[in-house]
Amino acid sequence: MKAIPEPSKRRLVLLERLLATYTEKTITSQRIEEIAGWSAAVVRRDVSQLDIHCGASNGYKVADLRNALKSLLNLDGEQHKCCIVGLGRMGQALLDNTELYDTPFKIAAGFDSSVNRTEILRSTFPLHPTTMLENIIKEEKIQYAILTVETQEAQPLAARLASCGILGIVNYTPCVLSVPPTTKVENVSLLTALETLSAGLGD
Amino acid sequence: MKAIPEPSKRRLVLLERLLATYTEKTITSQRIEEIAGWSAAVVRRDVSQLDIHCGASNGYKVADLRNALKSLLNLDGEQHKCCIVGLGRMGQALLDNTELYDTPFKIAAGFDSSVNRTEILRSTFPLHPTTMLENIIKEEKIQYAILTVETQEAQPLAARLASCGILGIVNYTPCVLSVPPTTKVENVSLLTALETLSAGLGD
DNA sequence: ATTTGTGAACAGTTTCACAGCG
DNA sequence: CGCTGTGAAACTGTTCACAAAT
Repeated sequence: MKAIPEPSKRRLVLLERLLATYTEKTITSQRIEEIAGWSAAVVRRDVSQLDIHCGASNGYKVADLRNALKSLLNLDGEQHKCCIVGLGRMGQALLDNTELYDTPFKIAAGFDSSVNRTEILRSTFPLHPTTMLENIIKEEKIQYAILTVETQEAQPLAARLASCGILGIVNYTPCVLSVPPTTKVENVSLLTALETLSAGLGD
Repeated sequence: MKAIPEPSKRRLVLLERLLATYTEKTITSQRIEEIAGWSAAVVRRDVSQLDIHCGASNGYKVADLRNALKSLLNLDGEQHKCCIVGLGRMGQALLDNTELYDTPFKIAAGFDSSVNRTEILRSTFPLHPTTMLENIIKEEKIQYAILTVETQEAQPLAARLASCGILGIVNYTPCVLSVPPTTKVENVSLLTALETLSAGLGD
């Protein structure tokens, strides 16, 4: 089984999201093209790489397809622990955000350099001063970090996160983070997103 | 001058971000490789497509390179007006976010279906009930929308935004939005980002 | 001397068109 | 018989290697 190309995987992530709210029992590549905008040929090539043969003449069985996607995307094993680094307005907005309810991702800790904030804020998981970052991440086996700090703190913290073995960083800052290739970065800052749109990109 | 490939443009957006905080006067393709992780060959090919010849033997002149990037990315003309749709916790966090200060993007309006919220919240730009969406967007010539509503409202609002001519949507919801190809979408939800990282993607 | 810019080779991705399957 | 799955072709993007530039 050959490795799945990167552009395929990005679409498969979105396909999993799409199926999460799809109510019919089956779905055709043509229908996916109408919803998501990728050509039916691309959809069939993407799905065929999952090596499930869960559909012909009636389209794919949604349940089987979604299971195969979850398996490919590592969403069917145990929970993935995450932490929020930076508890300013953006970090606080994510504190009690329900988006991760019923997903394999769980926020297990929050960090901020202001002890004032870590003591005053209330959340369902413990908040710690940033000095504890390395200890807690290793102890709790945290795999992903959500970076919502001020721009000047972003690169130093990214470096610390990478060196304690974090697999991926969701980067809410507009900075380009410099980390070893073992740590993946997903850039989701408002400014970066707007610049991307302004360049005529996005689907 | 041929069209610039999509993967190149995505890197050029990040290169612009990188240069925004770069303090030396010149930068080499080799240095960019060290920081951003793209190969020096890819960097040279990307930059050569800008048709500025702003460097040899000492690397690129940072000022010239950044100006060319801004021009390519449409960041040097007039201001781009944006609106926030959905003033829940995430929308409120973006209300007085300083990230767009000193950029060509300006938030010109906020919308929420709860009149309670649009009347109580304070911000530097006017807040309106969602019923006013189409009117205000046309009146104010708003080009981009930041979508921070509850998941069940996401698709209907995306369709309304697309049909009143919005060029791009920054999608903070985990839904796959179905819009005509004239409206671009940039997906920045926490869940989508975490799934992408879990699939082993990102830089 | 060092680094860009670029043809040419290579690698990856998408599209086409249709055989094969339920 | 409509729809998937897939070779083969077409296209897009990356790497190599070196001539040109300063």
